[in-house]
Amino acid sequence: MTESSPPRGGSAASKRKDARRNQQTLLDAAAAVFVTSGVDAPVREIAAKAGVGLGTFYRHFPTRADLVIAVYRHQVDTCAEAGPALLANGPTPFAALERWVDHFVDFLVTKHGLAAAMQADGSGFDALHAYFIDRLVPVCTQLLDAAVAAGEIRPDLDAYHLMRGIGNLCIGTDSDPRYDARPLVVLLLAGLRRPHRT
Amino acid sequence: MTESSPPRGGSAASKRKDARRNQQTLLDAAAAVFVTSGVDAPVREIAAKAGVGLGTFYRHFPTRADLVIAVYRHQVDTCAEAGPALLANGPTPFAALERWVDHFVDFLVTKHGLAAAMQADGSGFDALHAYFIDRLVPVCTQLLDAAVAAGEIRPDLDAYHLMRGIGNLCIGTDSDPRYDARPLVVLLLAGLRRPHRT
DNA sequence: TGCAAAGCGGAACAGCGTTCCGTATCGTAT
DNA sequence: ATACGATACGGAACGCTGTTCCGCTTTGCA
Repeated sequence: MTESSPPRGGSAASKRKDARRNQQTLLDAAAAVFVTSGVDAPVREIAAKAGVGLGTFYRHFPTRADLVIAVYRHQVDTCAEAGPALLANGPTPFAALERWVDHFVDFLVTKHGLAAAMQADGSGFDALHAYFIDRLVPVCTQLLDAAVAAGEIRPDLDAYHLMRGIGNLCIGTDSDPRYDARPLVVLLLAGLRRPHRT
Repeated sequence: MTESSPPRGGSAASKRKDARRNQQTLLDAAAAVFVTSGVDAPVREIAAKAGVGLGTFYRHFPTRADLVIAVYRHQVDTCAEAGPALLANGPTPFAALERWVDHFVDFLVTKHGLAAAMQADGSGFDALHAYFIDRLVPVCTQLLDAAVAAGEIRPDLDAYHLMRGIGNLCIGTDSDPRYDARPLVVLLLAGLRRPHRT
């Protein structure tokens, strides 16, 4: 799982100048549109905002998921890298896990429709799901294992299910103002705690 | 029999014979298609299976949500009615809540895509979401209150959030075989438990 | 400057939910 | 039995998606 699947072969400078420029324009436009219209924004809207045609869009990002991944790759990587750091600095592994999960929820909740898109079936977003899982499950596993080793939580749950559950809980936070995923995520983690030893 | 003055009052038998027949055919076809293709099955597929045109479909069910509600109304009502019964027969309110939630999860998990459709935004499924909430939140509130009164759980969470969280956790159970929502739901409820008093 | 090769734009295709209206059927009054 | 108005039907058509395809333009090198 070293390399997932970048849109094009070499990422750096193996293309024509205008091609690279358009790709960047597209990324910027997508980032802007995602904020206002969510990640489900029509491809045409993004292409229009970038001032390019549909052909250009699809050449750079064969599937919508590739675009979303490209837009958020940096933030996902940052989130992944925060795991070990929190583990090193946190008072306890469980506290580190709590904070890391909080970061993750923050990320999901601020990206309209991202959580939903990640779990959506057959919408061509499978690659997005896979990317998140590949990148974050190992980190989550590390945090979970440490907390288990410290005797803070039960070993019942694997990282995949935890990530998946958190992601699911974050669905719809943007469309329904009265729904707040955070308390539920807290509860989920609380349910994981090992009953205090006697 | 006993229906001789149609122009008045009743909602049921005031239509033409073929209309009622087609409505039932549509319901049967939908129920069958939902099992195989999920609740997101194309309207055309359902209409074709029922052997009727699209116009007929939309006259009977102005929106897709109306169809889904009509198909599952009975089961939702059954679920709602099970609440008080479980509360009366269960050893403790929390046990009743657990069982009731289990029934609810069973229901959601066996209907492909139902959980996802319920939370889907702007897909015309809002009415579906509203129906579930209207029907089940009161029951859940009753169970929750009883458990709180019995000192079994913390009063942190309102029924809407719990229902919503459970519904969200059930999303994607059908499309991903390795994902199982049940343990997560159990964990969520476990997180609700009041720490044992001294 | 010339000229492949690489890239671009947008028309076109397929599939969706939904609307609309000419036509067929039903129920009844004659 | 027939005629006729109300009711319901079927499916073409519209608008919106994602995606593909191909004639034309731009680029970068000789």
